[in-house]
Amino acid sequence: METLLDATYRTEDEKALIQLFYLSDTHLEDKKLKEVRNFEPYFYAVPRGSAQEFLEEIKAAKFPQITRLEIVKRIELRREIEVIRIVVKHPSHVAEIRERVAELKKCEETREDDIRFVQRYIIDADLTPMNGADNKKLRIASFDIETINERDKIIPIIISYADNLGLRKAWNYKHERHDLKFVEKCPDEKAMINKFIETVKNQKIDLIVTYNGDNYDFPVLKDRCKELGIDFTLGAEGIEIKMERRGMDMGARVIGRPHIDIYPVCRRMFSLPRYTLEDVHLALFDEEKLDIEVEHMHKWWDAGENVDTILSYAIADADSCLAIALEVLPTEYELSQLIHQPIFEVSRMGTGNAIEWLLMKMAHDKNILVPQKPGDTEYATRRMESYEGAYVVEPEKGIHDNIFVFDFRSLYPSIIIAHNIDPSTINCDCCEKEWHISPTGIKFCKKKKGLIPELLEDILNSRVKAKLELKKLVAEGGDKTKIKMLDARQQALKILANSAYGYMGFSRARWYNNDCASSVAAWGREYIKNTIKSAQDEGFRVVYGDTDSLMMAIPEKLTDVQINQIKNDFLTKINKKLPPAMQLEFEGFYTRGVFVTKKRYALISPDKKLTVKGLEIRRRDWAEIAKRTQEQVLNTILWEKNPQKAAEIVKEVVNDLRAGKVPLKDLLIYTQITKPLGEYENTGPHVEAAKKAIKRGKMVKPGDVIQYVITKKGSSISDKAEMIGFVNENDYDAEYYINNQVLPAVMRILEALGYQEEELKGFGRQMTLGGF
DNA sequence: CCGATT
DNA sequence: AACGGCTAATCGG
Repeated sequence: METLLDATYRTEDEKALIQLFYLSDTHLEDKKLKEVRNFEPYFYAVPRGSAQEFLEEIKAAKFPQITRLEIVKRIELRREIEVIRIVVKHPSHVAEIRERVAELKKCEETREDDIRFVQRYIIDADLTPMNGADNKKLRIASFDIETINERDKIIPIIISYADNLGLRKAWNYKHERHDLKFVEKCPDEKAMINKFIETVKNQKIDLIVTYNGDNYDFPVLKDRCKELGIDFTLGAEGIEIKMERRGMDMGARVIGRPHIDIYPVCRRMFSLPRYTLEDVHLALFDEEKLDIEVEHMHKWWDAGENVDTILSYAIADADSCLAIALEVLPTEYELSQLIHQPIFEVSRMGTGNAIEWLLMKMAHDKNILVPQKPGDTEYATRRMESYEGAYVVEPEKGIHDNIFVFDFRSLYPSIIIAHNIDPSTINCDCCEKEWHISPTGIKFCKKKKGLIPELLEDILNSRVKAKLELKKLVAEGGDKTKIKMLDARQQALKILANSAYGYMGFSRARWYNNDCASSVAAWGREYIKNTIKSAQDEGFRVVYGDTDSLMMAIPEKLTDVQINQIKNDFLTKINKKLPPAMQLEFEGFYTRGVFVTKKRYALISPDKKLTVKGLEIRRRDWAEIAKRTQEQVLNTILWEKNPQKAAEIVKEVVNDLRAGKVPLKDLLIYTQITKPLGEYENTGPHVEAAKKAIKRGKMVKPGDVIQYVITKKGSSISDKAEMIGFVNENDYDAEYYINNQVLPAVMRILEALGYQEEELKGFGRQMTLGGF
């Protein structure tokens, strides 16, 4: 099995030469290179009227870039039509002449003219990148740089490196450390960077991984290489690292030896309040990673203080990055195979794009014409079209015991399959009066499957298969790498299945269709409402429900046998009324739960696990001190049913805050800057904090997450907000943190338990238990 | 105090 | 550069 790592093309004799980089299984050679010369760039043009006449018109225009014209049959909204396939000499010619062709009289529109050449080739040649890839076969190296600022320049002082062959290095050019084996002192910065480049090549690395290398490590190194006269070639010989624009961001492309930045991968794969390397490491391995105050690095490094700590921190970054990569990469290998695109692109792709590539591949295989991406006007129109979304039940506020949670497995994907929801199946003429009619009145064909339902069926079937294999392999105690790959596959398939609905409602989607998206949501509301109704008709008390789930509480004490009985009876009753593609499942049984508002609740399971949704604990725009206190109160209430003790906890926190004992890191609030600062009509604390920081020389741009503290000086809250780095310990406004952070978070829980606001106010001011 | 903004 | 629903804090008239 050959594993395609990367693909690119270069121009030779004015023609494209495609270069495919394959893994060398034995690693006797670095990579196997295959070259393809005979793939020609092309696009389509749809005739207005006769195809033959249109062909003549194009011919007559005598575009020098065109080498061949042919009339071919393609499918458009289930109908076969004749279109012109326009073959050009060089990939750049597509963009050059598509508009000129579109301007011709007999041209309706051009199609598939915005698909990049190499990606087009991979689809047409039916290649499967990363086929058979796993962590064992691939050589994976991570690196990270530590830097200091010197006269407006960012200078790397350490490059740390770790690979899955066991090599670990921290190169620098200042300090020798014979007792730290991984440390190596180079003569100067140039030698250090060269050492790194050499090592990657000598180790015959297949994948380079970084944490935010796209936006930091690579740009910095590239700059330094330019200044120091170093040939920054890490991959294929003679090809320098390219910074590719990807929307707003950059991607650092190492041709032939793909660079995967795992920061965007982690952002997509995990739901965390923050995504620093330390946060992700903690979330994944439940272990703290060595961290230091980067601000002191320069001083320490120059003075020769804490050098061991700095070097250990540097290597810990590389180690951690590699460890995280080994966890997340398998899903990327699988996604790369599933959507038939190189891992470089896939790892930086949103789910909407991933689904789109999959659809494009399927469309090509079925001779279906790919819809165009919307232009600016079309996009603006789509943005205006809105539709009603999911149904959320107002919860029965307060504490409930014995909670049964049910949910629909893949609700939206199964609705799409069950009702054949696809842009091409709307208002078909083959199903007169026999359509699937959505609650919003849209008619979908019952006879011929649409592309998206078919894709989803494939995805769900593959997932069932992967999960079965996985179960079998785990039971047999099979190979760990294989188990990981199967798990990664089912994970990747789940991601894809769940994004199809959002994709149809995504304004930039090729297969966008508002009627489809709104019908899916409408059917979703109908199914969950009907299920809730059935539960109530059975005499159950539905305490909450959201989109695809419902929770019912049974106050009486229940044995395990009874729990099982209730669950099975209910599932059987509901499921026999549902279409075959749809199924209600038992998500779990919970001992107790507290419900605050829609989307905000906490549950404890019989095995003592706490599940919290929507409450402050889960949000980064609340200070750690408020979140931690809320969690402690929740635990005390749910497990011990002891509000007195909860009050004691709060009292202690308030005292600590007033005594100035709480460290700044527990008081930080994180809020993202979403647009240029001048565009804010309403300048919240984060905006004001950012503005002040800019005046003192800090850089802030849209997308940055501002970390700020509310200090003592100033009148409004915004006045008092300062970015971390401009605040001293102890300089915080204790009353703000008490009244605007800790107490609201805690009171939300207590109020839900029925304590009146008046009682709580007294509780807030005096911190006594009088009210209870 | 309340709607708008985030 | 997936969707909409929803809560809550803060600003600012």
